Amino acid sequence: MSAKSKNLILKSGNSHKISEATVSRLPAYFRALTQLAEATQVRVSSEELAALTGVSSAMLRKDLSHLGSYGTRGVGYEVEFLRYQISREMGLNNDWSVVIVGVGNLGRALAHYGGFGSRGFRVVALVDADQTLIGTNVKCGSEGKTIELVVHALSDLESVVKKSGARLGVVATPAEGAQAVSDRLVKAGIRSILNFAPVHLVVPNGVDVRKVDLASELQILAFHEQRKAV
Amino acid sequence: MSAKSKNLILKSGNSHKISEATVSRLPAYFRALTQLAEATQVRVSSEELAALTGVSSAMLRKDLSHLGSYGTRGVGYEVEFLRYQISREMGLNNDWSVVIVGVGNLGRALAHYGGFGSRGFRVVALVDADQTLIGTNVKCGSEGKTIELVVHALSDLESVVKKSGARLGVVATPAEGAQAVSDRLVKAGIRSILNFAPVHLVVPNGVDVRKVDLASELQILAFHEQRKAV
DNA sequence: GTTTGTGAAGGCATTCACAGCT
DNA sequence: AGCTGTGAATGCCTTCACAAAC
Repeated sequence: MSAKSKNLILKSGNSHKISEATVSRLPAYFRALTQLAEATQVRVSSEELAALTGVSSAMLRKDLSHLGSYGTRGVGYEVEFLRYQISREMGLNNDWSVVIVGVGNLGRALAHYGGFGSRGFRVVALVDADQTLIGTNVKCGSEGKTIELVVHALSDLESVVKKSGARLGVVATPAEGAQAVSDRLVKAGIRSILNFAPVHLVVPNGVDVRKVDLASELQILAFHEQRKAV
Repeated sequence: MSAKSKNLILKSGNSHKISEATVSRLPAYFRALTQLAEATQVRVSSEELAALTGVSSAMLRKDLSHLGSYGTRGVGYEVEFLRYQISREMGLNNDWSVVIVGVGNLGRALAHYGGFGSRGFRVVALVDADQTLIGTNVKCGSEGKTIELVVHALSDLESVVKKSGARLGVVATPAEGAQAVSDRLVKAGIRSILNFAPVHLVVPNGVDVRKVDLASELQILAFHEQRKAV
């Protein structure tokens, strides 16, 4: 996808550990590079890309150095080439199918969320326990392709996961049901869960959980805000 | 609020730094303690509370030791007392007023979100740029008290912030408008911002921003998921 | 001259392991 | 005997600073 015939080091055994801290920043780099590419900018320095993503230039360079030596000294990085390398490293070329459990306000917001579809994530199934929701249609995706998905019954969770081929599960249920939902997602073969319920999910080894806790974020802000008052 | 006449060390100059890592875990401890209190459990060990929140018992004890010496050796912690100390430390006794900018799916989901109201956060104002939304009513809060809020025009942002007395701002706009919204929130006096837009916000010193990036979370999961495939 | 890539240094967070209370 | 609180040790992440490459 890019530039001069740069030495295509597709080192297949590319599994020397990338630290978790670095992984957590790659999406931000990827997004900034996408913006730059859309603005048809060809090259970018570590300084500039760092400013766009809110990290120091030294940290950015160290992060990127873990992926490979994709820059040119004295020049910078080529936007398209670096963007492609990051997308490859993060598996954004694959299409990732997502099942959302819990179609309340949050679940629905996630289903509509444009940021997913545009980055290789596709919501392929919706599940809820509420009898009045089951069987209804919900719009998924935003810009361009919006499809409608039927809300499936919680009791069909396992078969829905298997039929849809989802590999990523989103838990957007109330706290009470979250652990049970998680257990069943795991039983159905899901090994990566994004949890919005305000509880700590216990899962077997080999299963990843990331937690997003909206109220906690506000609490952390409030803590600092409180300290600011003179 | 609690138990025996424990020596009430209300050390007013209680500003010896608590590390950011510890602060980020306090909300989880608080939530677990709330659950235990509702289940009328009186005491809890570091081991048990740690299991509920997904940290090691040693880390939990070190975290709590930064707040003070609120446990009893050989016994454990008293649930209500510890809960109160954490809530005080985090400023959850105050009422925190929140303004949400961007009343799309996500903004609306946040407005409805029950977890806010129940922890001292109150959504007091909604702002959006969309002419078709301005002037309409949106339900806020969930269990029990749901109120309706009028959506205000983006051009009224500053006056809305000042009238409502909001100290916390939530940016739930598309990426394009987020920086401008942030600038205006800061100008209106807001010094703590929760940002859901997928951009890095640049703010003056003294202003805190926390970022929640839904697509990034999925990308991070996908990264690990990719590595699992045998 | 400019900017990357990277050892080395420094700082921060977590775990260990046990002294100190109850 | 049991559990907390905490110095010491470990490990991880970030920053520094400069050699290497253009």
